[in-house]
Amino acid sequence: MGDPELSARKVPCEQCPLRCLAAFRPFADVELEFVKEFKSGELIVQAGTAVLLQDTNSAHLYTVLSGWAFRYKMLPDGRRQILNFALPGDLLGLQGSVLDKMEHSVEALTDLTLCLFPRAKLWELYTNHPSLAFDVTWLAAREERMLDEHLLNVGRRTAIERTAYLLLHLFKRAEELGLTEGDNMQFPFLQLHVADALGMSLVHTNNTLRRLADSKAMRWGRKTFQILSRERMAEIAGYDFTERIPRPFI
Amino acid sequence: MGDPELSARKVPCEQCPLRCLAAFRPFADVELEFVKEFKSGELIVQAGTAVLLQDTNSAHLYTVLSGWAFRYKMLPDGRRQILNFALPGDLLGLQGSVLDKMEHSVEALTDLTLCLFPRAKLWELYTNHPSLAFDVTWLAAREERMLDEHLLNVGRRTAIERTAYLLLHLFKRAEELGLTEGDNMQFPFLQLHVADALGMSLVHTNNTLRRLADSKAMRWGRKTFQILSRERMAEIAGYDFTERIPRPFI
DNA sequence: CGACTTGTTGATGTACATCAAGGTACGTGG
DNA sequence: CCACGTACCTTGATGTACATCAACAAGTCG
Repeated sequence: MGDPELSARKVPCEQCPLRCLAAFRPFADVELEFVKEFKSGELIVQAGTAVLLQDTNSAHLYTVLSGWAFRYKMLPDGRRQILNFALPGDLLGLQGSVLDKMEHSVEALTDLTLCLFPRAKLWELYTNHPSLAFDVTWLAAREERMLDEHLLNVGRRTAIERTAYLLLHLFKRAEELGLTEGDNMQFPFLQLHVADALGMSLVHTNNTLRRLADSKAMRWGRKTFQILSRERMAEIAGYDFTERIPRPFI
Repeated sequence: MGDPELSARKVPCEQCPLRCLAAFRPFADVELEFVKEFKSGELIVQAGTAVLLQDTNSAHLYTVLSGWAFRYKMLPDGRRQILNFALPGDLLGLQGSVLDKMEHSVEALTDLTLCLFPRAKLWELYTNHPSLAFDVTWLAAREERMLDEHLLNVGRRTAIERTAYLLLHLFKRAEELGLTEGDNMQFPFLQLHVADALGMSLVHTNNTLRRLADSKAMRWGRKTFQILSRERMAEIAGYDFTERIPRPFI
């Protein structure tokens, strides 16, 4: 697990591979100009490395350019709760930039590339580019909505419902970003990650995944994941097959 | 349970009883001016009444002027998860204003007074008052932080830990707003609310509260709550006795 | 090759939910 | 004043969904 590495290389924002995706809103020229100037570099981290640590405050705000990460909190005795997963386009470190301190940690799930934005210039974004400021709020509200859903999941759904819900949710997010191939995808998670996200033990997670596989709703292989029947998954999860919101910002 | 009632009366923002509390940041004159103009009225709702409903989109953004409310989500079969509690100074309906739809509901726990802000003018706030826009983001980040904590609570703590944590958390929030008297406070919750917030059954919540009372950490009476030993509560909860962040906005 | 990581399975224990009944306070109408 | 209903809390009996413990299997990886 190497240390985070600061990259001299910097993908110019005009060529950002994310902006052309349907999930992101188009940028005005002045916005693009500012963001390009706002972005101070890139951070490349290996899978398994900590990006941000509980109780520290970072000088930067990040967006995920490529790869997967997850936010989590730990109790002194080692119990861990994964709060959510970050995919390309997601904001990381907002709490640290807006509040004083971060009260959660972030770890790279795969090799990860982050765009770096100095928090000192965040204020300039708010004063000069209200549309971008609104996007930041939009992202925060969207993340809160996902947290709401996750909390309902952990608090009130049964093990198999939760598991189906989480897997379906992650698959759909990956799909929006073009990270899937039909019903298959590269799956960076270990069963331990699923367990810690759902507030379950590893063993019980294993049993539950097996039950899902037995019911022919999905398949879980080493680092790959396949949905066999979305309907079945959705039915088990109690998933609302609804909206798809367009996405702004990097 | 009456319908929400729109009030002709409108507390002028200069005399807002919240602004003088230590927990809120001071306003510049222009900010005060704008907020006063932004505020379009007040909504008075009785305890037990729904303020916002899942899957609807409201034309307004709200702040709590007085009283308690809670956000929650329900599953089709009636299981309910309380997401968090709103006290004076909290923002409600941001998701509905920024995203398209609300995916949670809000109910008044006590009689409640809300300040109303038309979402149509939110954009004006972002363009003309970046400091206030930043405050909105600040509030969103703070709420996310509380949700993180709540998720850790429900996912990874035991029943007694969760319960102690929630009660201590609520007590401290009330204390910051001057809603307590020493170690006592008026407590608007039923045990059912605690159960639904913690993802536990009513019966088990009752047992757990009894255990907390037996250990002389707190007392729970009809609509009142008393902390007998903060240390004991904090110890059981695994609570971090730390910071207190100053509060901006209304 | 062993050492380690990840997944799998079974045996056992326990923290929780569910079911059922009753208790206390407080209201309402007679 | 009492009889009655309702809302909320309390307690016990029983069941189950989960955690914990322990062992092993199957891939990596040095």
